[in-house]
Amino acid sequence: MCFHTKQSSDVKKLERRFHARMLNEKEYLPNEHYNGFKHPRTPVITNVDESHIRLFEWGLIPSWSKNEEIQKSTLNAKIETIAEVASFKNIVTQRCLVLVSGFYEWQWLDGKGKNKQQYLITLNNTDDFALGGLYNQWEHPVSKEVHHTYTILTQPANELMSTIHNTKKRMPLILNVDEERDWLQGKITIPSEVKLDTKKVGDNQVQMLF
DNA sequence: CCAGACGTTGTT
DNA sequence: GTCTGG
DNA sequence: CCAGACGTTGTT
DNA sequence: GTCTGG
Repeated sequence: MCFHTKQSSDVKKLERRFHARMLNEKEYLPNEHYNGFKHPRTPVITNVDESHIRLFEWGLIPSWSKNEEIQKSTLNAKIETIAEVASFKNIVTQRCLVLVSGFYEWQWLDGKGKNKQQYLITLNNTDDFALGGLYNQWEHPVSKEVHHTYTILTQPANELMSTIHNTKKRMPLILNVDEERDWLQGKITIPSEVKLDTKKVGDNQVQMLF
């Protein structure tokens, strides 16, 4: 799972890193810790326009939804089942990159999750990176307000992430720098295995080495 | 056949 | 809109 | 986590 | 006894 992310880079840094211009940049609110349950608008790049960074709302609302309620449970989508489940099956080609500088997981220190240790996961070779996502446009049936929303895909945790996210053993779809364009263009369905080498950066931060 | 779900795995 | 469980 | 189900066909 | 839905 992946319910908490970090994106603290400024507009210029993101634009340079992803070779794209940010739209509505005045609405961008960098945050050390985005809580998915608050449905923040965060930077994404969609497959229909790789040259722009857009601010989409975290928590995908399918086009047939009557209200926003489903958002609480569409922060993530299991990549193994997106082709079958109602909320995602019709939008599997609407791919996006969710631009983050890290994400948070909580390791259970006992059987019941009474005590938890927070970890910030980052990459060693780049400050900002992309998580694989799907996006959709939804119009509120009454107010006609349009929401652009996204979900972050998850996959089974690798060896490292299994030790951190030691309950559900899932982790987000982490894309290597080389895989970003291919992911958007649908040329890959599952990204390459994230390597297991790690580096500890303090007690509660881990870097994944590509 | 039709009403009701449709999603994920924490409330940090 | 489409699937599913009763 | 725990209460409650644990089965089938056709919609008559 | 074991699965599942809430």
